[in-house]
Amino acid sequence: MNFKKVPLTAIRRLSIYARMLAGLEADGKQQVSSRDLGETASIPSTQVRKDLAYFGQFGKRGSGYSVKELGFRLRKILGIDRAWNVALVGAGNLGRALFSYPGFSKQGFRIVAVFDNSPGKVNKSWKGTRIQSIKELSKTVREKNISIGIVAVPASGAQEVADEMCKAGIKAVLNFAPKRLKVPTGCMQANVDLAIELENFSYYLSKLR
Amino acid sequence: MNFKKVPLTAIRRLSIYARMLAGLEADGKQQVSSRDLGETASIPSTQVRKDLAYFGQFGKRGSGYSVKELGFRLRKILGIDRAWNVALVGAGNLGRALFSYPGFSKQGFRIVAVFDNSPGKVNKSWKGTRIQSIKELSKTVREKNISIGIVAVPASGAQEVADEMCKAGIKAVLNFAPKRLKVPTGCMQANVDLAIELENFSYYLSKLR
DNA sequence: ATTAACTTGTGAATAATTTCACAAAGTCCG
DNA sequence: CGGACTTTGTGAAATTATTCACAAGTTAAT
Repeated sequence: MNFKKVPLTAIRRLSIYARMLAGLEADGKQQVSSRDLGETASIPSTQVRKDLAYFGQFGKRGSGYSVKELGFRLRKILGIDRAWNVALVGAGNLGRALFSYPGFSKQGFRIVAVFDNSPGKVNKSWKGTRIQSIKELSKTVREKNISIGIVAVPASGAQEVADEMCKAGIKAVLNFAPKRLKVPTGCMQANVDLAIELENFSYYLSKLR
Repeated sequence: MNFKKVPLTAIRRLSIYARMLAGLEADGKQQVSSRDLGETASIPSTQVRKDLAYFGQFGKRGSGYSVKELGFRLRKILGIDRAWNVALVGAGNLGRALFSYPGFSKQGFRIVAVFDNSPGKVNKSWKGTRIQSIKELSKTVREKNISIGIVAVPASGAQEVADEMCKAGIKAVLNFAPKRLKVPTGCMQANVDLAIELENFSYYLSKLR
């Protein structure tokens, strides 16, 4: 086992492997090689093995990895062998989509509270979850033991929401607003900027001609 | 100027700078330094300058960059100085959110066609855009000169949709399904896997205690 | 039992990316 | 004008990440 610092990119790939293993397990597959595991995502087998080696020796020479065993270990490493409570702020179109996105609950992320500050939305319900005023955020975070927050409000309000979240004790903020946020140390941040992917495309597309 | 291959990560940062410059321009700022540009995104000033140096010398020693000029150049480099027509496949919650996401149109990405295969959705309209059957994809891509496709269908149908898109002549596929796709060479692919960011969080959160 | 074919795990080599360090140029102010 | 201060652009160094190469364990077939 390798005790060096684990690259951030390796963690992301671990998620990919875990996803794939879940599929293989559903298909009833018993064994899988590092080659198979990397193939569909175009990750070289040696990269797969390196990534896994940061955490232990899970394979068996000659036959590969046990789908069940490796899946279990990866879920454990990634911390998705348990449920995480998530607060969603922003009950617009994007919030709605995230709320009903099946991929979250499938990995154990439960959106247990939804907030908005528009009077027209507060106290409405989504599938039994009442939309709360942002004023209630702090109390609810404590009561429901929420550790992750999702910011799905327009850029103009995003920083304010993030401030509230961190103050309330949320430890990780996933931000969908096209704006970088400042969060205090001790609070993690990740940004999903949907337009950036498209801009990447346009960069390469422009070069084609 | 540096003629080495431009790192993919540099292109992504260019988008961040461009976004920031648009904000500064709106605020009426005239000049900006590499330090200012990097600061809010925690990018070292030297990284900012390196990134820009791949494409030319845009600054002036002592005073920095002209907000207007650099913004213009970056938009040109990124290919967002023009409009791009985009096809969206999948008229569910996620599709709906992407369709009305203001960040796309703001950067010149216009969703000019929406497709779904559910009979209950086809021929309905979203703000004047008729939801079409997937069978019409190929024809519409040609007619409307569409070069980018967004896959917002469940994982089970994603590969099929991507195949159709590439066959129809779409050059870049943005995939939101939690599944890696195979696309032919000559077609670009990017994946936005919303759950991966959360899994990243849970990895670090699990280590906190 | 022997051989050929696989497959893992890992140190070493390579490649890619970021950061450092600093010369050169521009600004500001008395 | 002169000197202190900024700021860019860029080789060189350092760091980080990926790929190679291969020993060693495993499987399967004859």
